[in-house]
Amino acid sequence: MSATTNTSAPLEELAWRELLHQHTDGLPAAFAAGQVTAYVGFDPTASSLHVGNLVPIMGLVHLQRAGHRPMALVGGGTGMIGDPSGRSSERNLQDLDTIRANAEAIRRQLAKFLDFEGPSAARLVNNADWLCSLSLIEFLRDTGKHFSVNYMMAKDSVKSRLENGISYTEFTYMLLQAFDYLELHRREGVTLQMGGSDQWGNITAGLELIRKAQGGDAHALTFPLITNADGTKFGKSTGGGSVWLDAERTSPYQFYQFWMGADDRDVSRYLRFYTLMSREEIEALDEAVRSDPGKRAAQRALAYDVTARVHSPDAARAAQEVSALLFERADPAGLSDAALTALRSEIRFAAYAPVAQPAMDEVDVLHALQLLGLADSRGAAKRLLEQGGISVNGEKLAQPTVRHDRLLRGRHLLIKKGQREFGLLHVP
RNA sequence: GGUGGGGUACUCAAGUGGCCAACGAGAUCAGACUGUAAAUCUGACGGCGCAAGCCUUCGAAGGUUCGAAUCCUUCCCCCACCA
Repeated sequence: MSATTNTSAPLEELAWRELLHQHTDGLPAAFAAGQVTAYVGFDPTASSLHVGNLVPIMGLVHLQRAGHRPMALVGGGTGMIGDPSGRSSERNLQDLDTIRANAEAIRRQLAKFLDFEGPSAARLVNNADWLCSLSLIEFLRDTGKHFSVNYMMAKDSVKSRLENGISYTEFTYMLLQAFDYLELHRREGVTLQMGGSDQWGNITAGLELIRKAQGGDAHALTFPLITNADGTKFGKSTGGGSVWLDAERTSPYQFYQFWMGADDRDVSRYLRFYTLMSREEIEALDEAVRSDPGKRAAQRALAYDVTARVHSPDAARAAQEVSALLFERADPAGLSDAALTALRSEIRFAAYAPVAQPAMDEVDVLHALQLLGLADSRGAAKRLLEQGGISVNGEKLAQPTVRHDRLLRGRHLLIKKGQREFGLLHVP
């Protein structure tokens, strides 16, 4: 991750990666003129970022690699208001302690992507530092005065909500974001704000404020909205939940698997968006997808690269090994104790605790499926079994019990639900 | 505060006294086909149960009735318009 001195590079880099949605006209000149300090805001609505936040994060990374200064703003203050952009309904407000804790957790995650040393050292700021002490009168005089209601109503984020209603609080959100930009412009010399394409309206409100309040010149850049080829929303795991960057919420193995499952039609784009691989490397993988898609070379490279960056190279290698054990090994009977221990921390794991033992030397698999969280109820587990969706130790299961003599190493069962969900059961 | 419209399972959305665990669609899950892909086809999709069946659900609480998601009363919430 060495910083170069080519200050005009980021736009070209973002362009070939198809990460450029729109930007203000003067931006190329600003990059060419010298080091630019740019920021992206992150909402502390959860205690972890998720893969949907990766594009703006990578935007900061590319900027830094080109010798500019990245800054991440955690919305500890604005998070208490709620951004109406891209939402059809009013947000629920979260309490202060939660937001504070979330902001801190997000800070730690961002720290993994950016370099905090050197001439283009990254910085992290929290807008709670200036918004929470801002007085209403001061805000209305110095900021509100610069915006007409007409201007605000014309913004998409507001316009789309007029039908169903928008609170005064959320209506004001864009002014707070504009205020942030002005504040950072003054304090830190920030001249670029980046964000998702739905942020364009809020960002340009900031440009407006900087120009009117200060006569300053600043820029905007937005990233495209990431879509999946099949029309579903990017960033949902097969279970439907978000894919988080926090290892506690989404294990490195699950994270790795999320990328392994990328659609052929998406994987080339994702390599561009989410890895730092060179154009040549990526084009070679594109070719691999065309000539031998079954090998999944691009998915493997994508999964390893992103997992290594978000978690660690060690975690990525472990995920790789576990994936090989689970998906490429014909006979789980030969798994060593060490392999079983490795599996235990990567896939669903539960200790078998029978409610009503069917027989002394048998395991009630329906109950085990519930213990492992692979089925919500006994009825659901039964349906899975009836439909042939359950395998134990690599063999399709036909009856709801398994004899003890089939336990791996005398004490484990490797249970598979469907094509790719695994659980390890420990039988005491 | 007034008037009108609305709150049905994960989401959208039918249903206006029994045929309703509740049409349909999407999402989700599984099977076949495959490549841990896509598309397609098939099945499942409140809980318990081998089953018959039982239990819990239609904003909340009461009531009418042999019987309610459907009728009545009160309350809560959302939306629109008016004040």
